[in-house]
Amino acid sequence: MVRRTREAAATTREQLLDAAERVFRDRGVTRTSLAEVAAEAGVTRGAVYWHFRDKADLFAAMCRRATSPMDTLAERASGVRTDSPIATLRALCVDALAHLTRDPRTQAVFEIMFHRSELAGELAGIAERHDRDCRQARARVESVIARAVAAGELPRDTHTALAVEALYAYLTGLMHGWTLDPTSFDLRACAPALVDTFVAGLVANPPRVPRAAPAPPRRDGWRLAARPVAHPASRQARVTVGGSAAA
Amino acid sequence: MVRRTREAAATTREQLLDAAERVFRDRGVTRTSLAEVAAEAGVTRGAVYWHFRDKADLFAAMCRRATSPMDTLAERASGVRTDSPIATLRALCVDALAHLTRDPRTQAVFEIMFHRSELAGELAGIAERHDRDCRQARARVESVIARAVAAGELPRDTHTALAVEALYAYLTGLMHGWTLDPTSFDLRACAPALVDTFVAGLVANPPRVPRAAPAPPRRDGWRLAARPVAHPASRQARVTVGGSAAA
DNA sequence: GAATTTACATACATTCATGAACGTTTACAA
DNA sequence: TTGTAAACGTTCATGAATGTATGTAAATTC
Repeated sequence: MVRRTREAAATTREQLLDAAERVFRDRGVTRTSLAEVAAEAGVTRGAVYWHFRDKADLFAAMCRRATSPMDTLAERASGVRTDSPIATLRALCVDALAHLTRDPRTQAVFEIMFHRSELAGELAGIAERHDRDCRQARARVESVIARAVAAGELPRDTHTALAVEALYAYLTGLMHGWTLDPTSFDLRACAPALVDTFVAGLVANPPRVPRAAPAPPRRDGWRLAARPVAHPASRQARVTVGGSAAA
Repeated sequence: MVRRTREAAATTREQLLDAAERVFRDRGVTRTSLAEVAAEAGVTRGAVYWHFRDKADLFAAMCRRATSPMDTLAERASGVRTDSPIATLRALCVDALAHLTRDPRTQAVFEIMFHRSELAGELAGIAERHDRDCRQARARVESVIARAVAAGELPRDTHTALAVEALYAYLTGLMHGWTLDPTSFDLRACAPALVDTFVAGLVANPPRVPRAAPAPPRRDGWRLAARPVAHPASRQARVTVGGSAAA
């Protein structure tokens, strides 16, 4: 084959991404050569180098194609206006987990991202970009949590940034473990119950912002003299959450 | 240098493991050659091949050295007898997170395991072994949760196996995210609050075992005719948790 | 319909990691 | 004290992956 039509070229590109998903999952990203990806797609390395600059570019394109539906989920959830933001949050989490269990492409790429790739060297730049996407998604979820606080579904002193970090870690951990071994537990069936357990924890006892921050400093500091204050600055820094401070 | 004393050889071995931690973290496991590890340790590849069969063997030894303290934590927690297993569980989780924030070796190796290694090819066998260790740790934690149920701290119909999976995912997710960027939030200071939130969820609304299992099957199945039952067997399998079924 | 560009295939030069072989010196056992 | 084996260092052959350079026939463009 030589010069093919525009649509045929687009098809070739998709087939290369499909092939990358299969080969990366089977052999790991770093271990697989572009020749293997090309062979799996039924073309030669020339086609790969035509559509993608190098392996990192191919990897990034593969990740984008698979993760965009998840990002859309968070985007929509942060947009809806409802009287129960907690219900929105719950639905978002359940939908995200359900989507993973239903879409084999998402499964493959998440398995690759979690267990079959190293965020170093060539992929370091990709990791930074992906990190920004994750921060954006977390910011969107935090807005939902903030609305839950405003609606009285969560306590006023809820540390929204930390709560997002916790929720994000929980979902990440579930996906991490399940992609490693989908037979370890039935994620599709258990997703609602798993999410409900965590949401119950958020409602019952969420992480709180430190008392000292909102109130004006008292002259007669509460139990201030009871313990030695070695490093007040570092102690203050300990309870801050990097980047997005709670409003 | 040539033939050295026994202790000197042991020192060389430790230095190789130390070097592996640094180089693997900086460049990723697959991308680093054993020559780089040797150079970082101040020896040649000959020394590496003397102490370890190949890169996978070196990687396994590095992981074992770093993860054994964590395993010991779970082992001890499953051994203690107290009137509040929930308190034991909480302490175990907080200790595990705190240990990660305090020990730089644990930090490095967990960062490598989470973000700088691919579980494929040469490391596939290592992954299987590591997977068994994790299952054992989870079984130990499940015994603690089962005692919490027996002590009345958790509902009788708590799905202990799923609860362990959830807790394990939460901790894994926290470590996964924090090792990727330790400045994203202050894990050391927030660990108690983060654990308390999840434990509160476990106490308030843990995952439950399906009603049908303990009770005898009803003739007039509840809403059974309301929806078509396509694959009753697979539906049953959906709510089971692989391997360790709840007692 | 000629010119140009596209969408690949093929060939090549370079680099680099691996594992094994081989050498060497010294700690240690007898 | 002498032989043996431990604890490395050094060398080599092999293979494989990368990026680039070049070839080429068909699809577009004008």
